[in-house]
Amino acid sequence: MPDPSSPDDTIPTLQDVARKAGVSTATVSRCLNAPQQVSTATRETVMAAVTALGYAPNFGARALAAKRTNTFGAIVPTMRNAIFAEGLQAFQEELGAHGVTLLVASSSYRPDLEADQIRALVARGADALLLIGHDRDPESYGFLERRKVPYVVTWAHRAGSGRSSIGFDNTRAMADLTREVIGLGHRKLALIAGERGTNDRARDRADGVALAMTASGLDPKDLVLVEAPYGTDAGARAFADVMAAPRPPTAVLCGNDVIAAGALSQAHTMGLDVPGDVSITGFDDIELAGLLTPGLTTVAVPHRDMGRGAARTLVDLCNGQPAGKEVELPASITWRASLGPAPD
Amino acid sequence: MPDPSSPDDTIPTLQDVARKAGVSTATVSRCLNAPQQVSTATRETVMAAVTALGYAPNFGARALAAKRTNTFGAIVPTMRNAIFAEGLQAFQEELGAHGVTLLVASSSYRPDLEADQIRALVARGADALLLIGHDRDPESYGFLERRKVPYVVTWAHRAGSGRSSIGFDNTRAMADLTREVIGLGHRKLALIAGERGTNDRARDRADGVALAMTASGLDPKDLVLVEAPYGTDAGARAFADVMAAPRPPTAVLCGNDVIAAGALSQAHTMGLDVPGDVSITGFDDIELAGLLTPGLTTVAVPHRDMGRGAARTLVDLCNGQPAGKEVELPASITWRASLGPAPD
DNA sequence: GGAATGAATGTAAGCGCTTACATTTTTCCT
DNA sequence: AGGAAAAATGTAAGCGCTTACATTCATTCC
Repeated sequence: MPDPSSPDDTIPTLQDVARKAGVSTATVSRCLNAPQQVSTATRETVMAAVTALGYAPNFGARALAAKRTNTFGAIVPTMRNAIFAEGLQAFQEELGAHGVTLLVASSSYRPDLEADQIRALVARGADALLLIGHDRDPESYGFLERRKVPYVVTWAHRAGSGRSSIGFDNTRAMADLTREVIGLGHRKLALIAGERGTNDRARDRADGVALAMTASGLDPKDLVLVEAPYGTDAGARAFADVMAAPRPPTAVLCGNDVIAAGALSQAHTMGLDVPGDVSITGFDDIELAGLLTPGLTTVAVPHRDMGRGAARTLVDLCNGQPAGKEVELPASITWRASLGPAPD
Repeated sequence: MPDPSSPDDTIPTLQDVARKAGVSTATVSRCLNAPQQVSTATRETVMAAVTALGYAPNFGARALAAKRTNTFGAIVPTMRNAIFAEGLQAFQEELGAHGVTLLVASSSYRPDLEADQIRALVARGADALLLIGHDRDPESYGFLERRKVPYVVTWAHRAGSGRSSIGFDNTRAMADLTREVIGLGHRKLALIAGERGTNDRARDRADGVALAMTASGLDPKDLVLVEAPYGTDAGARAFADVMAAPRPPTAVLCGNDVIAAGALSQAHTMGLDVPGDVSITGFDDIELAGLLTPGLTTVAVPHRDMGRGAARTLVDLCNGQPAGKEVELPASITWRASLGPAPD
């Protein structure tokens, strides 16, 4: 008597289903991919066989034969904090509505790793890719062009890049914020920037600060600029450094909210009142920004719109629309308590 | 004159590399997968051809032929906050050390979606799976057994489950914390639990509170228990509800740090002093807990140890080790300022 | 009633790769 | 130098699926 608990020890294939339903593999395949081409009667027989056998198509084989996977990939610099979480979520939701699955990889802000991930995702059959920022080895772009894999660059806007992109103007957003800071009487500013060498957003944001200073008659040379990896610890350390100066700044702008959270925490540790003694601002407006005390004044970026727009762009590109459309979305300032007037 | 900018319009295959290098496809394949089997000279020729052509292996074809992908999958309830981020990071790092790639999917805390994701990841060729918690449709377990896909259950320990697992005792951890709370004189407790219906961790933690109350001579019936989805908004709302009672609790235990962050934020809004008027505790000890004001007293769970251990377990399982090993890791309490003595 | 039409199904050729097995080349003894 | 063992390489059979094309069968129309 056979063991009833293991109905059939092997993984069922299309072949098995076809045999069981008494049809050809082609018919089974059609039942699964283009049901309207199959008569109702056969379809029912086949589907019955499918469920009876617990059949699930082999993705690799399908991809190999069909040359598409209905899978898009996204490569984000980090998944350790929420910076990209909201945008990704929206991206995924929109993709889901189009029957597309999302694969996510993270590059840890390392260009070399990102290049690997691009290849890995493409090798895995990603039909299209979401990328963060414009900065990357031309070879990576070349690779994607050669393989004709559509991609969209997000989180940044660079007019005339020639690449499909959807993002906001990091420079302008940071300049806007800086203008407000200066408008509150701050003259001695510091910026804890992200690592500009490999990160165009960090670079753009730093440029924004300089731009606004110049526009307001301040000398950008007077900006105290330090770089820190995007992390609270690094943010805290950088803040401590900046404030250790003989004549410390009255406002510390941070390259993102995570750095700002670290800075704020360090301010508490140092017994500094924010914004009484020093103002702190962030960038990104992630949920964290509103949970801190005081709440972080920060740049609200269009997370969800970027995610959703990127998804639509990619779907369009896969349907043969020409690449190169550059969408610029607005960013705004979210006012909370961490930014106040400069102390006298 | 041919266009030099598009060297060859098609995607190079193993075949192409073999032709260019003047060897057989088998040799190329070996160069890529078992270099030590190939003589140095040929290897160099082949690798040169690989780079010259910009060859990248087709993952689907490889999976199809080799019947394994060196890819593991993880399905987490959410990626919107950092609850699982730290553990996943450690998981990924350890996998990387073993040459395994990680694919992540999120189920949004929905059992039906999780079941889909399990099938999707397996169809995509995941060699093994990391799962969070024990609760899920037996059919999902059946599916994995049938396909012989190794998996490990994490974030929870259930003795005698018969499944490979690595986690901590949610009940005991929450009981430990509750005991401390009671020890500080709190008699009127509230718990904002996660949704217990589909979440064994939430259920276990709630049990832990009841257990500790009984052990301390309190009647668990007196516990004010509300459920909330894991989110700050929901946490804030639940906290407001709980505190609206005629005789509000002096300590509000939260099912996780995110709920607690919402509760704390709501306390600020309501002008309540924490812990002067009411104590608040969290669970998970994510980075956020230390950034809030006051810092959150919470249960520190072994994020990284679980992630790393899960990776090792899975690698072992893939190498034929028998399943069923249950590892229990300790959790501890991280003391910060949000928990204080009960007000008189 | 029979030809023309169209719907439903089947046949079979790959998709790009791995690997068991066969063959050739090199190495190292005696 | 001769030959056995070891190392390097080649041959070719699939892996599970899709799809162009061929075939069969039921309609429809004159």
